[in-house]
Amino acid sequence: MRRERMPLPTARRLPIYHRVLRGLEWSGQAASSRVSSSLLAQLTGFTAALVRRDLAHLGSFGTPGAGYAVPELRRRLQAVLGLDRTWSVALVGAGNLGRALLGYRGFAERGYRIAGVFDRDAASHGRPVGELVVRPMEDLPRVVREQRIAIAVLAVPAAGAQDATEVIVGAGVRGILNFAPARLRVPADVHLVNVDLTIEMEMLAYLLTNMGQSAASG
Amino acid sequence: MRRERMPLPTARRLPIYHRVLRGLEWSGQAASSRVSSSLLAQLTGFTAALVRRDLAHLGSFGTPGAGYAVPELRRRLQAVLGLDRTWSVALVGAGNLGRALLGYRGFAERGYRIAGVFDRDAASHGRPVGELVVRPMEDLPRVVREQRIAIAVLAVPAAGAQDATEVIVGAGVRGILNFAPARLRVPADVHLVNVDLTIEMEMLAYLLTNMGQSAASG
DNA sequence: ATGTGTGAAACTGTTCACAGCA
DNA sequence: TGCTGTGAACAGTTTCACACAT
Repeated sequence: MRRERMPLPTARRLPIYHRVLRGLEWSGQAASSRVSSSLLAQLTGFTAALVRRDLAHLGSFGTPGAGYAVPELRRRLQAVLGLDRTWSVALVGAGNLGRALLGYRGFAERGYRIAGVFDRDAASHGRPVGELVVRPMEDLPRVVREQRIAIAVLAVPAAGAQDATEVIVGAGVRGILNFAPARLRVPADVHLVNVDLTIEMEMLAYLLTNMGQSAASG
Repeated sequence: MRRERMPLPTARRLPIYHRVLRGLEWSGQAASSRVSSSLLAQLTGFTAALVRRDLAHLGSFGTPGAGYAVPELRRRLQAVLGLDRTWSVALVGAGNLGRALLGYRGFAERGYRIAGVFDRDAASHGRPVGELVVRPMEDLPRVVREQRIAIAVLAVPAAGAQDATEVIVGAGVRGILNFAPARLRVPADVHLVNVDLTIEMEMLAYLLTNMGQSAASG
């Protein structure tokens, strides 16, 4: 079993394998109790060698000549990805994007429970969003403590993003999913994942402007 | 001036430099008419050497001893990123996420004009969203032609994503920004950028579960 | 003195190719 | 035979370090 640190690109692909395996299991007759690296390659768009290399990081699960056992592999991925627990999430920013994220089914389905919605703007306080109510930023530290919130989803305008980050980090949250188009400064022990819609869009415009052939990205 | 193809990671960073430079220009007194690679490094979170390597791909813009001229560099980035033209965009999927994207100011500010909203669901047809009205997928090819749409933003559930893609590609659109949690198959001449919210969230959960120290990603 | 541009080295991730197991 | 797991080759990026321009 691998004990070296897994490459980050590999970690990014694990959720994709997991999704594909769920699909196989769901549509799963007897025929799909095992998968080969080449079938996984076909379903994900990666190469077979890469699939084997990635899965080898999880330990030896494949049987030579037969492939990987679907349920076993899926369970292992689920465990590694922390998908068997429920994560409590704070949503910071109750604007357009924030409210859309709150309603996004994909999160709930994967065990992410939005346990509090916060906004700086006093006009929004008390307004109902989904089953929750928008609260002032000042309440965040207490709610984080009470609800054991581990992840914050940041969906505020760029101008207020760093301020909000200070509050989030100050409250002890160590994982931030940032949708604000801004480069945030966080301490080394805080994990930051940026999802920058404008960058992705500009990347696409760049590809269309400068590149004839495609080069899949993301 | 560089004539080799620019590395994709470099291309992803260009919008970030552009944003930082805009900030400098905006808050810009005389003092900020030039930037050094080390200041840009500080503002972006990259290393100074990387900044110089990236900017060298745009041609020789820096003056040794003095740094880079902010307005000149910003204009060059704007041109390379195709930001001085307006891009017409089709929004496919008028659900929660789609409507939030329609209202997202970041897109409009950067010259992305949503020229049509489409959805498979007949119940949504004719409903107003922003200044537009939801149309059936069948109208997409005609609107793409009439409005010279180059980019499609795909915000439909995973189950319908491939079908929608066929329509989009069939209509001649060669750039897709995909928000559906699905691996799309597209011809080689179509540029696909995936923004998968569930993958980013699971990535964060993985980092929190398995990694003590942070390693900035995105 | 300061800071760019860039060869060369270091590093990281992917692909190749095949030994070995079922 | 079919397919995994992996050493070795390869490819692509980033960092180092410094010659050189201002």
